[in-house]
Order: sequence, then C-alpha cells, then structure tokens
Amino acid sequence: MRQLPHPATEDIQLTEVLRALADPVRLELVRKLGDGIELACSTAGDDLDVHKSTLSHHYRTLRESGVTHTRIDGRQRLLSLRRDDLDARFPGLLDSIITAADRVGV
Amino acid sequence: MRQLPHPATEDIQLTEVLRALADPVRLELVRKLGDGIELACSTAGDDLDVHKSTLSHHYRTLRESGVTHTRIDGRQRLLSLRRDDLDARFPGLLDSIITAADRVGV
DNA sequence: ATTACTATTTGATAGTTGTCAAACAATAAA
DNA sequence: TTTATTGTTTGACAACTATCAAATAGTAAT
Repeated sequence: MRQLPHPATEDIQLTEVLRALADPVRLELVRKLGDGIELACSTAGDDLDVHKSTLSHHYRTLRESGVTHTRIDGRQRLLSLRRDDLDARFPGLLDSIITAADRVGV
Repeated sequence: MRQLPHPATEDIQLTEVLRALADPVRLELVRKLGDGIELACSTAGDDLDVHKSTLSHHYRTLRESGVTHTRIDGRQRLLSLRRDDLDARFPGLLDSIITAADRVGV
C-alpha cells in the first residue's frame, strides 16, 4: 500500500474528533505530536505501556477521525497532527484540548 | 432523593468531558443549554427523537462527567451547563466545542 | 536469499455503550 | 385519595471498544 486513506478536511466530524481524543492513550499520543513534528509510530508510542497492535489500532482511529496524518516512509509510518485542517474546520478546538491535557497531565 | 451527586470541579476529568460530548444527542443537548439557562429535561429533549429513558441516561452521563448541573424542583429536573467550573478547569474548551458544534450543525 | 525491522491485520475476549420497553418513584393537581 | 405529570431504574440486546497474542506484509540490511 502506497498511501493511507484520510478524510477530507470538510468531512471531518466533530463528534468523531471528540471521540478520538476521549481516550487517554490517544490523547497522550496527540500531546506528543507537537506542531509540525512528525513521529514514527515506534517513537510515538515508545513510553506507553500498550501492546504494539493496540497502538496500531489507536493510530488508525486517530487517522480516520481526521486528527492525524500518516505518511509512509520506507518501513516507517510518520504521524503528524492535522493542525491546519483542524484549525480551519474547528477553530481553537485542538488548542484548548491540548492545553487542557497539558494542564491536568493526561 | 433531595439532591443529585455531582463531581467537584477539581475532579472533572478531561477524557470524561470529551467522551460525554462525543455523542450527537448529548452534544445537541449541550448546545441547547445556553449560558446561565436552566432547562427542564422535558424541554431539553422535546425535539430529539430519542426515548425518554435514553434521554435520562444521557442526562446522567452529562451530569456525572461534570458538564451539566441538575437541580431538583418539584417533579422537574432543571439542567444547566457548568460553564464556570468547566472554564476554570479547562479554559476555552467548552467554548470551542460549542462554537464548532454550531458551525457544523451537530 | 536470508534476516531483521516496522507496523498492520486477524482472532479472541471482556467490558462498555446507546437504545427501547416496561416498571417504578416522586410530586403536583383534581 | 385518585389521577396526571415528570423522570429514573431495570432488563434486555446489539453494536462497539480496548486490549493482547499470533500471524502476516512490506521494506531494508546483510
């Protein structure tokens, strides 16, 4: 597979985004994905005590909800936040959620 | 029962709030609860095509997550947003979510 | 080619969720 | 004291979710 399916910006659903971020593991992953930064799956989940197949499931959920973008590079998958797309569709949402997460540490 | 249990402000969990708002029915209920407004359960859910027991379940989820406050008045339960508490704990969060919901109409 | 690496997929499982229907509880009105 | 009103609770059920383990797939290195 050369490229993974991503929802178009205008197809990103609010409830899907909230559902994706309502999980502690996924919220932590998003926190680690600082703006403009790409992380390999192995890096993103390295300090989380979760099985790799479980992480793969979370990556998929994040991607399909429109929260993250996944780029294939060799045998790695590079994750990044879809910051611009999310800001365009839901202004301020991602920021307030990440700020809140940093604040309470989850 | 004279009063219903509500989580203290400092016990409101981010993932719980996000999970509560990640449901279309509950998000719509929150949208209808404008700031400082109290709505009876009957009023809040009158135009939603959902069984009353299902609504009752959603009211409970919203209350237990810390999103809403429920006051008992006679045979009615009056719902209101815990705007101040949520703003204190997660600044800007509720606003961005409600704005986003209004924007896309969910 | 063989081996190592990175990640996904499939299968299984236990727990959670949204929903309806029916029964119940509490209060107000008659 | 009946009757009506307003919600909750319980039970049942189908769908979904997070998780691990094992198998699989694709790529890079040897």
